Amino acid sequence: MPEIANNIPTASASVLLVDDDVELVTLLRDYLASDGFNVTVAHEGESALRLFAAQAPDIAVVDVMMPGFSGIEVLRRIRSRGSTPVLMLTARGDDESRILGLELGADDYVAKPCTPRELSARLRAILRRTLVRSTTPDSVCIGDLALYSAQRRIAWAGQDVQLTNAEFNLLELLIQNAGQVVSKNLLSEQGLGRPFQRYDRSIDVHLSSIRHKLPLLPDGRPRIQAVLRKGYQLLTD
Amino acid sequence: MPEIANNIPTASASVLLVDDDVELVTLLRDYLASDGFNVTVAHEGESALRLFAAQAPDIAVVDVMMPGFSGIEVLRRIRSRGSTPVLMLTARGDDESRILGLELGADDYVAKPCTPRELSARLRAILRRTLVRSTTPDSVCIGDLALYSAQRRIAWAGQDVQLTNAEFNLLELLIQNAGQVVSKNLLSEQGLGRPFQRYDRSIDVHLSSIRHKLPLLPDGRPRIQAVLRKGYQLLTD
DNA sequence: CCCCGAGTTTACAGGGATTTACAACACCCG
DNA sequence: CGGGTGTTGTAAATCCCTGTAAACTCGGGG
Repeated sequence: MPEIANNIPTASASVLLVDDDVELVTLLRDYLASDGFNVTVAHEGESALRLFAAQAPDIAVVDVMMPGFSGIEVLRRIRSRGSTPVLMLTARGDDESRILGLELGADDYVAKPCTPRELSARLRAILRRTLVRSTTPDSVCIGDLALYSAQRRIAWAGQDVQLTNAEFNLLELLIQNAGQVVSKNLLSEQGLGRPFQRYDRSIDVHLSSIRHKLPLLPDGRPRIQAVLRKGYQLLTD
Repeated sequence: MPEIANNIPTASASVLLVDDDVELVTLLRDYLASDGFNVTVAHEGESALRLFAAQAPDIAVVDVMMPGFSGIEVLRRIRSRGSTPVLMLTARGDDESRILGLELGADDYVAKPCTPRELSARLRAILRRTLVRSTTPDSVCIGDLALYSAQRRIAWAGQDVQLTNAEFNLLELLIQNAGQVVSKNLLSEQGLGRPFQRYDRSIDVHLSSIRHKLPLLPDGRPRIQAVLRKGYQLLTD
């Protein structure tokens, strides 16, 4: 057994993955996701920058060669609005781009084709040195409801609410977005770890049980509300 | 080290260059020297480490393949005595060494043959970002749990916890990501040194033993929690 | 050659998670 | 209004993941 146990922090860091090769992206996304990363993908520069602005990922992975405006351009623009680390993907042997990228402030590059495993290792290497523990609060309170993520615990008026694993995941998401509608899609992906499919009723079933474990609102309605065709919402008082 | 600004050569940073290929070393040394680096060279591991100890360079460049003890070994020993950044030189396509090296904490990789210009650019890129790198702490504490990575030791309230090798690796990962979910994938790769496969139960078994070696949380739950389909999480109190 | 310890694999139990089924709704039309 | 269609609530059945003890494997001593 090799004792490879150097410190690798950051499970669940978010990654924005930009490449026009759909197949490759899918492969990488799946692997990174299974490795604990939170992955968003884009296939060209335009949407990449929009997603970047919207999601503020912890790190971006950008292909140098893309239709529309190039990876170098994406890099430049990301750089112009902050210090989010960027890893560039280059064609093997394309020394010019690599050097240019590095000089423009890319934090690393990986030659394609690369193994998902290598990409993951490098992302962690970069995050290890750049990520200053992002500000995840110890607790979030919504009225009398308190969420302690690091303890995997949720309490109502100081009393622990007894939740199963999936129930906790889902309620956590609702609390983190309290008052807003959370799509089934998101609930499924973040909470159950798989894409949502049309006839999948798991979420409804779980939310039904959670509903029974939370006290009703003053007006007698349950605290968790289905929003037809849109998702679910945690009501605040 | 002086200068922090982007793209500006780090004047007079010192580099230790280790490679058995005398010709290549000469070429690189001259180029790096003309680029403002202060270069020392060694042709095998033994003298490399001696020079490293004597000169405390700002950065080391080490060939993976060398007679005597290998570059990986040199990397390991440099790592064991501090956090000086290390850039590894590998044969093109030697993915295994690259990944192994990254996991052991190499800061970067360059495939041989490389242009002196590229090497120089990468050295500067590393130096630029390591200027602000936080040094790895001697110990990490999560409540009463203390991790001493360099000593391969974990203690609970001052008492050593008796752990086997694999158990230590896994618990170390959980502590370094305390409060976050760590995927089985990561645990397997970093902790056991092999990719995770679907029906592999080793991790579950190891974590089960660890669980029994740690005291319970105040609320009676075990400190290590499975998160369905995602991985495991060390709960904080 | 046997024993020992660590790691892995196997086996099985129990409890969640998911699926199924059906009733109750909401919404969209004419 | 009143089907028709699609969605949600929930109990019940089924499935599958994790916890854990125990068997197995493999190297190193003695």
